[in-house]
Amino acid sequence: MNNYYSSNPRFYVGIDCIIFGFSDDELHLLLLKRNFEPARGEWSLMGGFVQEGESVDDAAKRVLAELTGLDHVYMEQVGAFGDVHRDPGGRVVSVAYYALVNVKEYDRELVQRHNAFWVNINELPPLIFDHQEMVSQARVLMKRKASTEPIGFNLLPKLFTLTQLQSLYEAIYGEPLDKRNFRKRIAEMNCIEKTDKIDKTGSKRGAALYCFNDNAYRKTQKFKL
Amino acid sequence: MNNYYSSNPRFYVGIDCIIFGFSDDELHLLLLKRNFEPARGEWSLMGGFVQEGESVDDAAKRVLAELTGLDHVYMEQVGAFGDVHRDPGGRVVSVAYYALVNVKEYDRELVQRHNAFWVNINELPPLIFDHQEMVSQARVLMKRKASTEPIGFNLLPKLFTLTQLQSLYEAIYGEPLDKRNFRKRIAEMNCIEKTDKIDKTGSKRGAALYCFNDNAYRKTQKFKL
DNA sequence: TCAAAAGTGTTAAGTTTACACCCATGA
DNA sequence: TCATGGGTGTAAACTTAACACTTTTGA
Repeated sequence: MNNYYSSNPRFYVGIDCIIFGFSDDELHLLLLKRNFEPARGEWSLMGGFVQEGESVDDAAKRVLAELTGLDHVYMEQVGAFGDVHRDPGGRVVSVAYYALVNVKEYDRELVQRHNAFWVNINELPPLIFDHQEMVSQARVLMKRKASTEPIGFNLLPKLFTLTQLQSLYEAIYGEPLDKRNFRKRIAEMNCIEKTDKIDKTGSKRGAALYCFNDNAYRKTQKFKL
Repeated sequence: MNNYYSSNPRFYVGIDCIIFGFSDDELHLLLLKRNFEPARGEWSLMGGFVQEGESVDDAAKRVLAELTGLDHVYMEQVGAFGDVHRDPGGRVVSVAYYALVNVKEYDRELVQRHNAFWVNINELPPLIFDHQEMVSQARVLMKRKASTEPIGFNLLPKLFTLTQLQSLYEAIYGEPLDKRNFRKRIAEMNCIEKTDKIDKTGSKRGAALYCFNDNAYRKTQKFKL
């Protein structure tokens, strides 16, 4: 190791996770009601710090896993947040990531231990520091990405009905979609496959269950919802 | 100051600038042929380090000004780059920003002193570290932004012809555009205003000079090229 | 038998693309 | 007078948006 850079200051590098989930036809965020300092008692994103020998991306995965127990989760970087006084507890440059998780699969005990809760994204409480801004940026980014790449499926169970898929996209876009136009688009992309299974929980008649076919997607690279 | 965070390591936080310019109908980047360590003799982006009491955004502005002498330049964050070994000179988490500058206006002496040169973006030499990846991400981001927000004008003089504007957008998109369709779009947005000045340098007949009208833009918020 | 969600095509409106000629001027 | 870039409109192709009824079945 050399010391070309040693005249410069060093900083804590934080991670903050915007964790999206989908339930009851609405997007939710997994938020912490902080029972630790600083800002005890207030709501915040799950966070942590980058460690020696750990990449920033890996730190984000670790922080997410610490809360949810989940691995191999879809994550995308939102950006670096570096205002001098963004964290009154000390100078921290934080890198925000959003994650898309299936709300059926996280580790409930870990979440409970962190005092974390799923909060409807349209009824968010005030958040500490610049976490509100991180959430806004993450929503914009996620919306754009979800419209052109098949990342939304990370928020659904492996098998889902077309009605569920539509209501997910309505939640992401924040507006109602036309059922026939939506299904027409689905039919045109051949990356969403009908299975022979039927979901009877949502209706008397029952709805066909579909799954996302990643191989078919990788062939066509076509996606637009 | 407290020490809630003091069990965590600290890191150098770097800045790297992807500096776009437009000349000879092509996009260029202002790159350094490094006459300093590490990676002396190789090509790199202009960089620097975040200092105590300085926000990351302010550091980016400062680093840009150190090279170009320019202030009030359009900049947008590309993201944080945090691989453990991205910089063989030491562990640095770097935040990349792109900047759009008018190639007529920078401080030539400063640029010369840094051994920096405008390089055609389609003929880039190999760059050190992960700078190539930063450039790719910046290009994608800039292209998307330029198509929906009037940021391209930062690359042009205050007065420009429609032919210049078209050739700028052709360079940004990397494909030719239809002259009549392009001008139709311009005419529909009322944020680009004809002046009574004529540019005679590009043709015998002379072309009308236009300017961007930010007030008109802010009223309509419409932009699409 | 009826309430509740599933499933299914067509048409009009709007947007995007393709395309060719005259104009003004300086050399 | 002619070579050079400046300036202008229309029609076809395509994409998007609007819209309503029949089916199935458990309660």
